[in-house]
Amino acid sequence: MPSKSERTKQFIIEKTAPVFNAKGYAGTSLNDMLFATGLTKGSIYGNFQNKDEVALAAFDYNFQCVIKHIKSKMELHNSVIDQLLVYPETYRNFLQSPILSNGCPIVNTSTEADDTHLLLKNKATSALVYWRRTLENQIKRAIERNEIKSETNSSEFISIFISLLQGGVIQAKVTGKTTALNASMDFLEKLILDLKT
Amino acid sequence: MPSKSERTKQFIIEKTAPVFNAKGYAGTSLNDMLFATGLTKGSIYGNFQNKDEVALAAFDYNFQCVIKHIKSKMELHNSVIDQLLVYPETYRNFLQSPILSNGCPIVNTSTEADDTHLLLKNKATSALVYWRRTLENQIKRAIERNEIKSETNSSEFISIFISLLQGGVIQAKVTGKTTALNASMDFLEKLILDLKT
DNA sequence: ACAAAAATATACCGAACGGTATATTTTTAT
DNA sequence: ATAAAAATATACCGTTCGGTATATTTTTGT
Repeated sequence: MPSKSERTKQFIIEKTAPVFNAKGYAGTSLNDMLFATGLTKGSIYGNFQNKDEVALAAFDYNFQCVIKHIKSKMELHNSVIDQLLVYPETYRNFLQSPILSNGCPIVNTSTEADDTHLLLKNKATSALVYWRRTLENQIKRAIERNEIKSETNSSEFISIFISLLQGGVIQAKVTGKTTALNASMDFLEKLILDLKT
Repeated sequence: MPSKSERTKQFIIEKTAPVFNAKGYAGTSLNDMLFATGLTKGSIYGNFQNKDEVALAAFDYNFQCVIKHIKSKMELHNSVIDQLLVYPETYRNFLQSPILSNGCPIVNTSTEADDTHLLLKNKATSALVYWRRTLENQIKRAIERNEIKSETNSSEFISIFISLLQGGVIQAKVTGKTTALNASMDFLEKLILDLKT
């Protein structure tokens, strides 16, 4: 069993992470964190050095949440095409999903932290790099397996792939409606199916 | 000649608008505003009721800046296709443009204000609606003129159009590189050219 | 040029901010 | 069970926050 401090540390991260994702770093106050956890300052500052450290841990947690959620759905499929289709399928209903409804942590964090909080910005950058690399590996593997056209420019495809996802999510968040998101996801599905050999 | 107060009011908006776009609403303090303008609290609060009012005016200003910038480039072209191509052409170099380099005001504002500042969120929403309507009108006009395929689903196209732009811009901001943005813009250009009759 | 009015600067306010020192409680190992 | 250690609560700190009352300066209309 993990130590008490490890457990409450995790507890603090889990409870504050959604708040950070929704309100942003500057928009989340220490009081917000106390309210979200039900703990006191002593407890939080006993486990973390400062607000920054919690925010950084919260970002990692939020990102991992999304990753795990997608991965668990992907494992139900064998072909890479079907695995890639998990993204548009998942994000279509992202407004309903408690994990995703506050938007992509990368988008949320990077837009705010771009000019204000270097450490957070760096986290968002490496998260995006990680995401790209994951997709790149999947596609390369599928090309080797002859599942996807060998002439596929994976880097270009990934850029468009991510643009459609992030652009669609933003439009859904701004309008509160899923029309533009669904149109983007329909289109993305076609692009994915076009990769087939 | 406009009155003194009208001039300083405009001056305050122009000077604080870039700061609000870069740092966000919660991230921009009154001191930031004083520093950006070189004025004092008395001067700002003599012309605006509160920080909110400046932020809302700053958003309008930022949005209008982008609109005007795009429109002025569009007026150099006659065909709608060429006019639509202004977007990818412009956003390709957005990191260099002082007007655009801090990102789309709609994206910046909506991601932050979504759960924190209703008035700002509404502004972002109507800005996006306005943008869609402008594009819709352009496409419909082009269809009537037989410049664009009549079977074009303009609503779908616009959703994808905006997704690629916003998604591309976000990736450029996060990574600091234009690779993904350029790939998205290349693709968008192809989509625009595909509209041709 | 001058008085009235408007705009701006100064000095201050209470509240909330992030953070800390210390007291108290709760774990933990013996 | 108990003492040492660790975790948590309490009370407090200086600073910055957004905002205001008032004094002073600058426009403005005559």
